[in-house]
Amino acid sequence: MVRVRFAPSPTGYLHVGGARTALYNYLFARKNSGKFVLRIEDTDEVRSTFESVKQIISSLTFLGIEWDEGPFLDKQMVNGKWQMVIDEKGDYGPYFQSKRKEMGIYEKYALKLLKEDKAYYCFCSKEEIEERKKKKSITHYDGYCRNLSKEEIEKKLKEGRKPAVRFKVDFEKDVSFNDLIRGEITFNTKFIEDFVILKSSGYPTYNFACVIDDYLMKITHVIRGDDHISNTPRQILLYEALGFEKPYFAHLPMILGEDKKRLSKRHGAVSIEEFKRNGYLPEALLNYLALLGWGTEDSKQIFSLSEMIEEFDLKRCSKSKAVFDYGKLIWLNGYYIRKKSPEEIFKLSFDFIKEYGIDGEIERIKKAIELEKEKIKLLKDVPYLISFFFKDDIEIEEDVKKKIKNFKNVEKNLKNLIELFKGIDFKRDEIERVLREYAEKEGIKTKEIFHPLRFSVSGRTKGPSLFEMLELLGKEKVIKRIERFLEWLKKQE
RNA sequence: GGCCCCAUAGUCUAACGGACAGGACACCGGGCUCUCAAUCCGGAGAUAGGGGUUCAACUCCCCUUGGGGCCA
Repeated sequence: MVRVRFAPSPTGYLHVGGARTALYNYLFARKNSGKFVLRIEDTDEVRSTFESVKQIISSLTFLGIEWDEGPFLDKQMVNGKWQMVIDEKGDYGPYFQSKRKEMGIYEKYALKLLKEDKAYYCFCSKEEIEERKKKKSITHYDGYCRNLSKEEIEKKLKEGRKPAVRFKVDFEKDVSFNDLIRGEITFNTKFIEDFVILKSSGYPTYNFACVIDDYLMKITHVIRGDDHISNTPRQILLYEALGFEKPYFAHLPMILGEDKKRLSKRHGAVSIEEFKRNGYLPEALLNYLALLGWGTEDSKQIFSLSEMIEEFDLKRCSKSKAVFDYGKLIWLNGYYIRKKSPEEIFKLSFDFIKEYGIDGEIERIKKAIELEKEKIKLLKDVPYLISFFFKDDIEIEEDVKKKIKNFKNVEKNLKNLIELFKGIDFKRDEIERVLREYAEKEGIKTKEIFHPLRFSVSGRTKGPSLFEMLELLGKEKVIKRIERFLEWLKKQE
């Protein structure tokens, strides 16, 4: 049974890099009918927050990445009030390292290594270690406490000194593993110091907690960012010392910003929460993330979640790091928006519309969305695009002020059109018919009236198809807007 | 600094050691058209450099360069 996990540190929001790691783990689990575990690595006593746990969970949920075991956010009645609480599910919990630490899980294994002489107490302070490193000009811990006698250890413990526990690293031994994405990777232990597994505070270090939890949670494949490659030999040493069976490892390349540096806030949006706030669709995000570092032989671009599951293969993951391309993500987002019905887009963009202050009949809003649909890239664009339908004092945009000068007899034509409009059934086809007829009668190109009309009713040079737009606005509004436009025109002279 | 990883167009990527090095975003040109968009057609653009191995190298090996990561 394949078991994989996503193990974020709750020290902030869910980053796109983390989201991709979670996605690939999820895809791998589903593809292989395995289980996907969410584990919270909150052993950083100061930086971990509960807020962040909630944030990570809700971001994963937003994306539609589902896990089988771990913490879940549930609504519960607490003291007569509904509250969001964390509820854990699964047979290998708890799924918070802080809780596991309280249970003494890590301590137990540290003690085991201590007893077997595979680890030792270290009483050195940071300062002492630094000083010796400088003096001896070495880069690693010098093993000062490696050979303390029992008496010395007893004495220091009695003095109340809190030791860290260090792992004894065999000198000059090759440690290698077969990375599922990169192939064989070898390290020599002469470049690895006797690293700390249990801090003097009693908290486990990353490598130690990770190994113990992955083992106890029966994780079969460790799929994570390649920033952990250098941690892997240390972990392997631990697996071997503890007599644990090793999992397979697969290291995904990092995601970079345009400057080829690790993607960070400087480059733009990086948290899933932020993408959501800017009106990105989960399916676009997922599709983009899937393509960033993985691809099929036919270079297919559009994937639904189930297609990704179907076609995903670790072997086809890229080894090289990838630059995050916001442009391509936006294209995908527009693509998925175009696939949606006006009804769906309305629902999805409802908060943006409300926030913008658009007030109108729901049916008219949906119609307006339909007319502007293929221009929407982000959901947050929706309100601006449809806004002119719903306010009376529309703004005349700069482009209009410039372009209106290119047209002749604007005033005359618009006045005539008002009269024409008064007498017709204000429907799309009818509008088009009279406009074309008018142009022909006047011996002018249709553009001569189409553009000024568009300018006057929308205040914009860009917009939906003219006749549909006029119909949706309605005869009364159209006439009123043309009149106001004419007044504005007069003032320009 | 030490160790490790990586290297195909601006970007993401495809190519059992054997095609004109393929696709996508972006870009440029054109068609459609009432604008914008969407869409369709076309275009430019890449194997980092140098050595090998081989009849044959994007593909395998070595070096250089560049980028990134980890450890402090």
